Amino acid sequence: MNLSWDTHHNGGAAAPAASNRLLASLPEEDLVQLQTLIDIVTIEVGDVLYEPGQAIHHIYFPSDSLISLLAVAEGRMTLEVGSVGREGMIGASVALGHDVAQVRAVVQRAGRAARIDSRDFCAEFGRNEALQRLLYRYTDTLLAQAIQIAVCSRFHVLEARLARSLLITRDRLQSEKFHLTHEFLAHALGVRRVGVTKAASALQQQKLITYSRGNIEILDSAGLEAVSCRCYELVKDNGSIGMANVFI
Amino acid sequence: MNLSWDTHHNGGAAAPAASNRLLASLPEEDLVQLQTLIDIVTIEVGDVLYEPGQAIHHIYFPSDSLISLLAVAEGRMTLEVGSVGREGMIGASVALGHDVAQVRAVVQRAGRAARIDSRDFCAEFGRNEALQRLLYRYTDTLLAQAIQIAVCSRFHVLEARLARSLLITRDRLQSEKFHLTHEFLAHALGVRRVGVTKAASALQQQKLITYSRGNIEILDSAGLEAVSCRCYELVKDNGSIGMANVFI
DNA sequence: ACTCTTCCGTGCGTCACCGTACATACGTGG
DNA sequence: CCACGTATGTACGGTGACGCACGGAAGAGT
Repeated sequence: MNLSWDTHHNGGAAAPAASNRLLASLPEEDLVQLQTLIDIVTIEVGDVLYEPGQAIHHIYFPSDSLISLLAVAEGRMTLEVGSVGREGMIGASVALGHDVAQVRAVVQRAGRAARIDSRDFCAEFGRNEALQRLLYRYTDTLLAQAIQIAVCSRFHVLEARLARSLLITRDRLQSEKFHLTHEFLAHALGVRRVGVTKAASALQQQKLITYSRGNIEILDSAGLEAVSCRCYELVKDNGSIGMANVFI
Repeated sequence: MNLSWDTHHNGGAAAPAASNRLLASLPEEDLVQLQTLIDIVTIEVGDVLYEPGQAIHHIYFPSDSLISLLAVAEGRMTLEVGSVGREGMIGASVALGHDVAQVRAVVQRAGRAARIDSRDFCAEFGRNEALQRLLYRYTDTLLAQAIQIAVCSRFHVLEARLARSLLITRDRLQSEKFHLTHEFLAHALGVRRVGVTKAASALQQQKLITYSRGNIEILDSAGLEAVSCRCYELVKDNGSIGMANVFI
C-alpha cells in the first residue's frame, strides 16, 4: 500500500473533501469541524485498505476513487458485498466500537479520498448528531446492497451477474470504458477466473462488450441490461433513493 | 395473519416489552415514553409481517418469538438473510424514510412481540437519541449477518449450511428440540425441498440429528458443529459481541 | 531481439444442485 | 377406521460451475 499525501490536516481543502457526497450533505458547521481531522490521500489500484480480522485505523470517504468490499471465505475465495464511491464511505462500524474489519476493502479505481483517524472519528461521532444519522442511513443502504448481492449470487447465472457487475461499474465510473481484469472480476463475483473468461467471451460474441488485457468497453448498454438480472435496477434504484434522502 | 392483542396501549406492561433486549437496553425514561406507543401482540408461525415492495405499517420487537428475514427473488425463490429474536427488531429502516420492505418477514416461532405503529415510531425516533444509536448498532449487526450469509450460501455445500442453520436456530430458541419442516428450511437456505431432505437424512445417518414430521432434535451438538461451516461461529460471535456493546 | 510478466482461451473430468415426477409414511379428524 | 393433508423419501437426466492443466498472445522492460 502506497498512499501519498496531497494535504496534511489542511482545513482549507474544502473542495476535495466535499466532493464526497456524504460529507457534502453535512451541515456547514459540522463539515468545517470535520475538515480539521481530514487528510486527503491518493489511493492506488489494488491497495488493500482493510483486511478481515485486522484493526481499522482510518475511515475513508472516496471522492473520485472507487473501493470494493470483498467478503473473504477460507482465505482464498472472495465475494464482493458492496462497492463504495463518492456517494459512500468505509469504516462506519468503528463508530460503534467494531474496530476490526469484517471484509477486505480493495481499491478498484485509483483516486483521492478523505481519510480520518479512527479515534478522531469516534470522538467526533459521539458529539456530532448529523454525522450519526448519516452513518445510520449509509449503513442501511449497505445492508440493502449486501442483501441484493446475496440473492443474486445465489440464484442468478454467471453471465447475468457479470453483466450486472459491469453496468454498476459503468454507473459508478460514469464511463463506458474502464479497466478490470477477468481475475479481478472473478474475485468480485466469487467464481473462477476461467468462469469469467467464458461469460465475458459470450458477452463479447453478442457484441455487447469488447475487451483486451483488462480494458473493457461497453458497446451495447441496453443489450447488456437485457441479459443482466433485475438486481441491477434494484441496487441502482435503491442506491439513489436511499441516498436521495440524505440530501433533505 | 391472525394477531391477538394481549394488552392495548398498556403502559403498565413493562415486563413483556422489556423482555426484548433492545428495548431493555434503553434508558428508563426513554423506555417509559416508548411504552405508551407499544402494543404487545401474539404472532403465529407462518404469519407474514412484511412483504417486499409493500408498505411497513408496524415495527416489531420480538420477546419470545422468532422472525426470519427472507430475501425474495423472482417471486418464488427465497434466501434467509437474517433472523431476529429477542435480541433484535424488524422495520428499523422506516425511521430513515424507507417505508417499503425489502425482504419478507415470516414468523418462524410463535410468541409475543412489542409492536409500534410506523408513524409513531418515526416521530419518537426523531427526538430519542438513545433509540437512534440503538437502531444504528442493530442495523450494523444485521449487515454483518447478511454478509456472512452471502458468503456462506455462495461457497459452502448444503449439508454444512443446514448444520449451521440448525445450530443457530438452537441458539436462538435455547432448545435442542424445535419445529422446522424441510420445506421451511428449503426456503431459508434457498434450495429445493428435496435438497434439504437429502442433506438432513445424511445428518441423521451420522446420528447428529433426528427428525420426524418437522420435529427436529439435535443429538450431537459438537458433531454438528464439526460438519458445519465456520460461518456459525462467526455469526454467533458477531451477534454476541455486537450486541454486548449495546449494554454498555 | 529477447525474456518476463500479465492476461486471456481451451479442454476435460467431476460434482453439487436443479427441475420434475412419483412414491411412501405419518397423524389428525370426521 | 378410513380419508385426506402434510411431511418425507427416491429417482433421473440436465447443467452450471469447479479444479486442474496447459497453450497462446499481448505488452513491459532491458
